[in-house]
Amino acid sequence: MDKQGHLLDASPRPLACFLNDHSRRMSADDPGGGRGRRSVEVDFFSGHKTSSRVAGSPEPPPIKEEDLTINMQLLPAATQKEEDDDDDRSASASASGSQQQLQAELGRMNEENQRLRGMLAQVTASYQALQMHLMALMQQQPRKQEQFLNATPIPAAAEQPASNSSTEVEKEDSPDAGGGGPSSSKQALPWAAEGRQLSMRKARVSVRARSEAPIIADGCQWRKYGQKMAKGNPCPRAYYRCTMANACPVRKQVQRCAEDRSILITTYEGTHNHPLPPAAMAMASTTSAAASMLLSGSMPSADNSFLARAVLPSCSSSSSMATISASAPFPTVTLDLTHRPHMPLLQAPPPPLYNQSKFSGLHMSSTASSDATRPPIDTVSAAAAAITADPNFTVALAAAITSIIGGGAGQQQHHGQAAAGVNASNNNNNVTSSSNNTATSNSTNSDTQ
DNA sequence: CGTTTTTGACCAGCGC
DNA sequence: GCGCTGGTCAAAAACG
Repeated sequence: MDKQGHLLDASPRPLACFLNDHSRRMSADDPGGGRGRRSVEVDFFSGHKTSSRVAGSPEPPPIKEEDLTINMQLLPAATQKEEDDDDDRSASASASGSQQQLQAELGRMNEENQRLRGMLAQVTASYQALQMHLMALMQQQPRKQEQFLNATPIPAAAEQPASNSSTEVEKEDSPDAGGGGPSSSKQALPWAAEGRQLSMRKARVSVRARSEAPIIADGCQWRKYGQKMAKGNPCPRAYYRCTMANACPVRKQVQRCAEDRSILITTYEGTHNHPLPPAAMAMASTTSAAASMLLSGSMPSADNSFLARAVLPSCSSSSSMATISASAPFPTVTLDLTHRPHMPLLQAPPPPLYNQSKFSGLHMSSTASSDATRPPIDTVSAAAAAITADPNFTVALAAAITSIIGGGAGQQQHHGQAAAGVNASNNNNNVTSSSNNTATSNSTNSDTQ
């Protein structure tokens, strides 16, 4: 336990914040109950919901980050107490021996703490360098993006995000500014400031996942602002807006598939303008990666296997799909998570997940071991994939962490740079390409757009 | 009482 | 121009 606190103390602050925030946000992400939005409380580490628990998962007492920290801080005091007990019942020789042992233990832990901090700093630095590199690459590719979208057989592809610079911004803005009237998000739209963000605003990432829950828990906080009956689908389409920041432009649409109502189609649009909790960052990173690749044209239209490997690395040879659509008005990436013949990790979360120290250690070591053989997005994407593949976020998180354990290099964004918080897939997504619109996968979402 | 959801109305874009 | 559809707004209702 002390080690848990010990390691957690060395972990980056966002993680700690997330531990506190996540359960709240997770519950808030469940509009399904409508008023019951706060009914689902999820414990991040124990991997079970307080209201409903995944069958077969162990049920350790919830571990709170504060507890861990406090325990860590109290460690010397506890040590002192043990010393007192020893004094009461034994000779000073044994007490001093015990004290020395404890001090040695403490020293070891401090040493490890320092080492982990060093690793964290190193990982953070390399991550930032990678992110900068990615940004630079993306900025260098507007032309390729144009070519990519023009190469698609969809006539509407002429509206490439690359070419929508400021004029597109205004065009995109106008509905918000004009039509509805006093929209809260129309002034100083953060995404309009930057071409890339604009692209992310224009790009959409649609996620198809089997879920009985009315919404996918993606780590962000959403507020429902509308619901419509969409043509060709008896199920209503719900509109959500990110409420984690005042003017966050990210929106999402949630609708059940007309053909198979067990499939939930979530379409994200926009870029968060605020820091995200790790879970949301993981998912946002996945969407961001998908959208970026679509918009940057970093992959040939005929071969989306790159997307498969980069966005859905753990599933590049399986049966799910990522459908690329450049159809008007928004290029859309559809991640189809509905094909998952087996989800062993989700069915049987590994016991180590519930070991806080192991989690932290893995978290750290995995990030520290972010060797060049794996892009940082791998683990994030794998995590997002697992997370979004299953409505039970915590169980899916187990799979995500397991993927980290499995050797993925974990990197997490510390700013809400990623595209719309999104989710991705399961453990066996694969990616296929399609240049048609997403009608096959989300016909009710982008069919008439 | 503050926040969120519901729901009817409004607006813009598009096709005919 | 008209109708259809998608997207958004905002007042009312519901909830905690």
